[in-house]
Amino acid sequence: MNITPKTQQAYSLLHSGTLALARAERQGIRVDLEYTAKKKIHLTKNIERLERNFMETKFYKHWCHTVKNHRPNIHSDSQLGSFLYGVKKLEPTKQTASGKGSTDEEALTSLNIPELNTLLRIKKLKKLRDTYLSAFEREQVNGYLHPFFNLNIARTYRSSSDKPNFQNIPKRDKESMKITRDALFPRPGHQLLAFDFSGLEVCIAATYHNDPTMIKYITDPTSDMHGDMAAQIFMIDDFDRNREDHGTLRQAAKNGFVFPEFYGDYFKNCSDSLACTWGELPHGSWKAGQGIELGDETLSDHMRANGIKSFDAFTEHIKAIEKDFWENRFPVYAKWKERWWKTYQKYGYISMHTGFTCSGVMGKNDVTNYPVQGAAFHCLLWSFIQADRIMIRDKWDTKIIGQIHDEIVLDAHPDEIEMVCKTIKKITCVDLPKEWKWINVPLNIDAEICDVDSSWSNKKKLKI
DNA sequence: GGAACTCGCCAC
DNA sequence: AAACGTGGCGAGTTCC
Repeated sequence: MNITPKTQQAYSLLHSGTLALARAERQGIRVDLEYTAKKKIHLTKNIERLERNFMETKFYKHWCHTVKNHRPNIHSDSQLGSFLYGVKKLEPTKQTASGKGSTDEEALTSLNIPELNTLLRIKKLKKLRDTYLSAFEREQVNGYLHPFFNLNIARTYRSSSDKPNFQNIPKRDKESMKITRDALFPRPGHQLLAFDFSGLEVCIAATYHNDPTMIKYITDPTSDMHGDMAAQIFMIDDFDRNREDHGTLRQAAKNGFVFPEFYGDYFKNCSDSLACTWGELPHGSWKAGQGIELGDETLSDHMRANGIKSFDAFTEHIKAIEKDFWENRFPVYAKWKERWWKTYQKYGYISMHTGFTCSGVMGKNDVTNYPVQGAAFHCLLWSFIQADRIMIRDKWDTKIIGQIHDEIVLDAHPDEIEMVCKTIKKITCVDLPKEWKWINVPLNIDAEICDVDSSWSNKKKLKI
């Protein structure tokens, strides 16, 4: 696989992008070293306590007696795997890529062994301490982190980030988010401020395939693609995304079906993720009172009442929905996928809207994913460059400090917030589509802001 | 003693 | 017919 900037614009985007990103790298983000030191001690105490508890269990003693060729190590997944699936002869619910029994969170949880929950808790706390807080301490210079943003790594010509990676700091899990983001601050007297494109990859995909149903979903603010899919998947007539339980199902539909399908996944994986991970329902037959809460019933009650009484029946249901999804809901999108695969097979390359050419050995999914992922990031990068230029020209006290694929992060002066919002909004929603005529759908951004002098964990929605 | 590999998990 | 895209990074393990 090989992508080259084919046009002058493509080259200059990377050239200017590198310079703008370098300014953000030099600016950096403040890190609270007193906090990281204290929190690491706190985490270590908890980890050690859990380890002591675990090592007193019969489960662990059995492990120690049966481990071969190694010193017993509770942090070794390969020892754990041999013990569970080799010694105790448990049936793995999941395999790794190389065919061994999996020891990831889902696999361990499904075994219903209380000791394993302790182990999972230890793993989580160690990850927070060793991957995030320790890295912040290691990489800081005079109390500031300077994460790198690379444009020469990702095969799609997206960016990557390292030392430390600024693009994978926990967000979804509340506890992990708080522990890690409480270490990160703006300069004294400033506020962290971020803007992200809403549904950018979906919008950019639409600029390639022009599926009318998708364009309607993007253009009509009263429509809701993920809500519609949730209603279909979970068979709900009166779907209301503002109801808390329906909101959860909408999240499930979005992350367990819609996005995986767009990336090229298929119904078997989707039904597994929807039922087990999102719905908390088991393989096999479904009994009353199982799964996540849904008003005054549970998901299994609700699905059983609608004739879906087992995991296998649910999989068949998802299979039918997948067929409907591509054949009836988004047929133009589906045809585009086929057409692009044919084009690649015939000519050996495909072109991105942003002037890059992808060639070399690619799979079917790559051919449709790369141009979308790449061009979506290029929208952010172009906006980043313009914002950087204006920031310098107008001598902003506010500084750009980083970027997360479809999001730009700033360290802002309180007096400049309104002006910065206006500027970013104009660049992203007006200037960008004017510059790149192939953007034939409206783009929107959302903003989040933290209070003055407070950490990245307390961000709130900001109306712009 | 370090390179390369596997596995797991964080982000979009 | 086949079957999830892009990254970074830590820990354990294996190989040289």
